[in-house]
Amino acid sequence: MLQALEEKIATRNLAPGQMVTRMAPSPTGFVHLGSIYMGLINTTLARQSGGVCMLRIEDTDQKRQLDDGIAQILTAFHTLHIHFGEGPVLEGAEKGDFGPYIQSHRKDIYQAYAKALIRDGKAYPCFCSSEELDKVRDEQTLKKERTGYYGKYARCRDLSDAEILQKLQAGASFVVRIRSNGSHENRMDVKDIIRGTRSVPQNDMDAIIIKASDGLPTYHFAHVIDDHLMGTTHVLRGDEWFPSLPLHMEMFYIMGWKAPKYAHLSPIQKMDGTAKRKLSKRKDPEANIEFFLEQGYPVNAILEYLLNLANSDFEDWRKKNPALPLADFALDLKKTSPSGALFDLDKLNSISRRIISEYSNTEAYDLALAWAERFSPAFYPRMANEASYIKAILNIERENVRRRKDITRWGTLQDDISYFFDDLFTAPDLATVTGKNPDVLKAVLSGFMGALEHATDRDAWWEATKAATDAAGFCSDTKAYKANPDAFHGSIADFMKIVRLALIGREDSPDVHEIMMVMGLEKVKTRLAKHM
RNA sequence: GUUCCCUUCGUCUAGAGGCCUAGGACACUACCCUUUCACGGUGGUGACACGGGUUCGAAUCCCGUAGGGAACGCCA
Repeated sequence: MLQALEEKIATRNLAPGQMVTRMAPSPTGFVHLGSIYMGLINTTLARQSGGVCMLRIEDTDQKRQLDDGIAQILTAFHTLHIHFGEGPVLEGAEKGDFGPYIQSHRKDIYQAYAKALIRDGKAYPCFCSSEELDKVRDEQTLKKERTGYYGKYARCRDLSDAEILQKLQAGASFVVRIRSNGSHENRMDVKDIIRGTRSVPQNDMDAIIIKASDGLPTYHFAHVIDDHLMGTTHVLRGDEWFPSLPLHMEMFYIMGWKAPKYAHLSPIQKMDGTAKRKLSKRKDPEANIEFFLEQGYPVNAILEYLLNLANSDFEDWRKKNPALPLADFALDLKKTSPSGALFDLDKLNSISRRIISEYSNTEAYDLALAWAERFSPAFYPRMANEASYIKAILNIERENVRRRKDITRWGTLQDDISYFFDDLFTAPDLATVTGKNPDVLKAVLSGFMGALEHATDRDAWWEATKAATDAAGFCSDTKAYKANPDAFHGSIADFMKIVRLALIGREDSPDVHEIMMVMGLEKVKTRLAKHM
């Protein structure tokens, strides 16, 4: 069996430079922003090199599994437009010739290798209980020694065959440990694509490779077996694995296999008080990719932000190539920083605003509708039933040369445009809000109302509105106003602010003429009349 | 305790001994444009963690120190 598996690797038939990468999440909960980041990088690099990226489910810790863990992973990556060439596609089905891609389905493979290692004296059964190991660890800590199973602490390492047989016959439970030949006194070089060549002490830990509790492998063993049998050329993983590199190198050596190339990426961090720390699955809602989807950030905004974290020259590229798809950006691990980046919501917001501003009217509507369908039961019926009205609203100043950038995410859209709907609109008390004399307010609104008869011709309307401005004692010429502000009730800007308040209840908005055209003159007149 | 990694504006970073009186982006800010806001334009504030060396010359190389992070699990 083993030989057939090993011979199969050659069928990948890789051309020089083609990368086989893998994304290897554990189905233990929601999908983390960091997983999306890793997935993006792994799939991008594979695609760019003409290789393939696999999805491998690392479910060797049966205690922490979630029933729908795999489904969550598949859904999240699919939603984020991250696609794998091999791996599980549905519960029970998978694509690719190097599977199974779910580690719990590979138990026989790991056990077969473990047996071969024991037979060759490269691994051995260890009968130490967790309690005994804990005790040893406490002792080591007390004596300020390195903790772990090495040297004289590796008590089962040199058990005789007779002793082993005796314990086995007594029904003792055991784990399988790899027999390390390294010494902590000797140093070795390890290579990392991002960090370069580093000198570290050799591994001397007799790490567990097969657990007693369920017969499944530990991460270390599964990594070595799977990445060899699946033909992985590049292992890109979190930098928490960097310290395990000597162990992994030694395990590849013991197996007689060539190790893949490694790159260790720093995790995305956040500020907690004055300290930086990793985004935490438990403490930080924004660690969950769903959080961003629910907030209504477009998928492309999330991906662009992540790409920017991976290679900060991404934004230069984007500036030069505003219309190219993300996939055209040439990602380069050599440009990835070894230090961990702080998550920056301001930056995400800025990217998201730009991306939303670049959508065509239809795209914007479709995306907003899809968001509402999933996340806003209250807003969705309106989005669906009043499609043409909402499209018109979204289209205001959209196809201008200078596009509006006032929508940051779909989550705030309903509030952004609420004044277009009578049931969501509350008329303010103008006198209170503006502090102006009621007679002045009346003059403003009736003047504005009068100009409305030219509303279908934008230029004529604006001329009439300027005339109304002057008639109401405001000043339509900004320069003249600035030269002598005391001579007027205010400038045309102040005049229009009063109009805006009456019309939409806010001082700020897109172009008033466009709003009126979308809203319809009936509604405009009704709203103005309320204040007169 | 042992071992490893990291350290340039508030944030992400450019920077491979002279091109650096340190560049860009986000944020902040001033002015301009403008019927408001947003956009856009032009500026501004703002950083090489510290100390020693090497060198004619150091953000860049070396050595220390400090700060932050990680690993040392029958978790990944």
